[in-house]
Amino acid sequence: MAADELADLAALLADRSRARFLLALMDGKAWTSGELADAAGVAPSTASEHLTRLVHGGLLVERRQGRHRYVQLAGPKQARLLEELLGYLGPTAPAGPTLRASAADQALRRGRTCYDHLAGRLGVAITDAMTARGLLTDELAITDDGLAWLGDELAFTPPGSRRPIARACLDWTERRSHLAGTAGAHVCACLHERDWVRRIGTGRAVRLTPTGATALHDLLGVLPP
Amino acid sequence: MAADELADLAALLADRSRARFLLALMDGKAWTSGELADAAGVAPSTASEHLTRLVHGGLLVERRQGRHRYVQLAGPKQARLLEELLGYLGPTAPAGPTLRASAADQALRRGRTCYDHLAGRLGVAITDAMTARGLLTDELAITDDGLAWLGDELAFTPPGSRRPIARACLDWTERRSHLAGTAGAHVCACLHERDWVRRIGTGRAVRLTPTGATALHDLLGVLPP
DNA sequence: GGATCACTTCGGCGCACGCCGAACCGTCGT
DNA sequence: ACGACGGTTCGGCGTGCGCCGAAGTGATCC
Repeated sequence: MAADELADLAALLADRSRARFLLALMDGKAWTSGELADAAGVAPSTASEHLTRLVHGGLLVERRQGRHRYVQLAGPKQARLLEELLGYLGPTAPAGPTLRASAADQALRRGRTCYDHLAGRLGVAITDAMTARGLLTDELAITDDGLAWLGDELAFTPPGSRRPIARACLDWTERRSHLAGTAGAHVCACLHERDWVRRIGTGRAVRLTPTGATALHDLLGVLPP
Repeated sequence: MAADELADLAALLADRSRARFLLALMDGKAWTSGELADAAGVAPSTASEHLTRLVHGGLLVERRQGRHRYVQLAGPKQARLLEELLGYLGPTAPAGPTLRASAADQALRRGRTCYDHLAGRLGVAITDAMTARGLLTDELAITDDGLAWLGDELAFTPPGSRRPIARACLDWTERRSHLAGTAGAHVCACLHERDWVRRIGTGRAVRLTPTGATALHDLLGVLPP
């Protein structure tokens, strides 16, 4: 029965702590069990049990290394699933109660990574600019011009994998689509490599560097937000 | 916290009976509380409680009519959510254990409604034919030719709503995309109206009528499966 | 008006699950 | 070799939830 599988999958997500784990893991990085326990505010033992469930359920993969257990989203398919769920829930309330939380929130809304590509206002701005220049269609499929542009400007060569080159990912703060897929991942990686964007602290939030701001303006006409 | 909302939403789906309800409701029709209780194999009292939860959670809408309580998927957004979840789960095992279940299964795989459009081999065949004729792009976006064709052949005028005209819906038996969105809904309604397809019994399964088979062959070159 | 029917509410049962702290096990630093 | 540390396992507690049957409420049919 397909219903039973659906219920089992949903049960995996139907817990506040596990949901917090998954949201944290949306940055695509590997986290240790202890880090996640802290992030969700539960005891290490509790976190350990949750992680075994998530790994068994196929949502996460783990890598034991010394005395650490690193876990990570199992792949783009799982990331996409979470994106869809978050997209359904829609935009979240804009401000937190404490000043510190609010500042972190603002940073996340300005720009962040979403699994392996850029999201937030920065991600949306880049996507819009690419669409405006005819590099993407309105449905965020890649055009021939876009493919050529990616190759010329960002040294992108499409891999022969099953994963789509360009794909729309619904942003849960902006409620706007932004570029995902291998092209989205490449843009994100490339901007990091050229030091046009930098991680803020250890989280998912990123900020544009001054060189990055001018470079993106020259390249795509993106104006600073 | 967004994680809490995610967990709450997932909890709504994380029950075998409720999942069965939702899958049954994927045909887009309104079901009574009793029908759903039978379909899921639970007592009427149990079904009633589940339905109140699903309605409160926003997944279903209800309409009281005399002594009946009709429930229905709340809208395309909710249907799409379920599609995505089922798409993640992937194709299901092809055969049931009993003969009767297997026959019903075969009928569903051959052709069925998926919320408001056609799915199964029939839905995929129509979509493929439209793509081959340039009416849809490979990503299942509508082309100008497609828009003209829909207007000429099926008297379709695009509504000014926010809902996309054409959209890909991943088929959980065929593991192939087929046409959804307002265009998909129109095709489905139109084929029913012209008696080219007919419901089999009371479920979601549909079959092509002989006139429908020849008509679809003439119109799109679709060959009978 | 009385019987029937669809559905709901309530009480109660049992199970599954989330959580923790304590004990334990490897790994790493010194 | 020792202690500190990250992670896991286990026992136990409380709770939430799915389920049913019995009783109750309206609507419908004759």
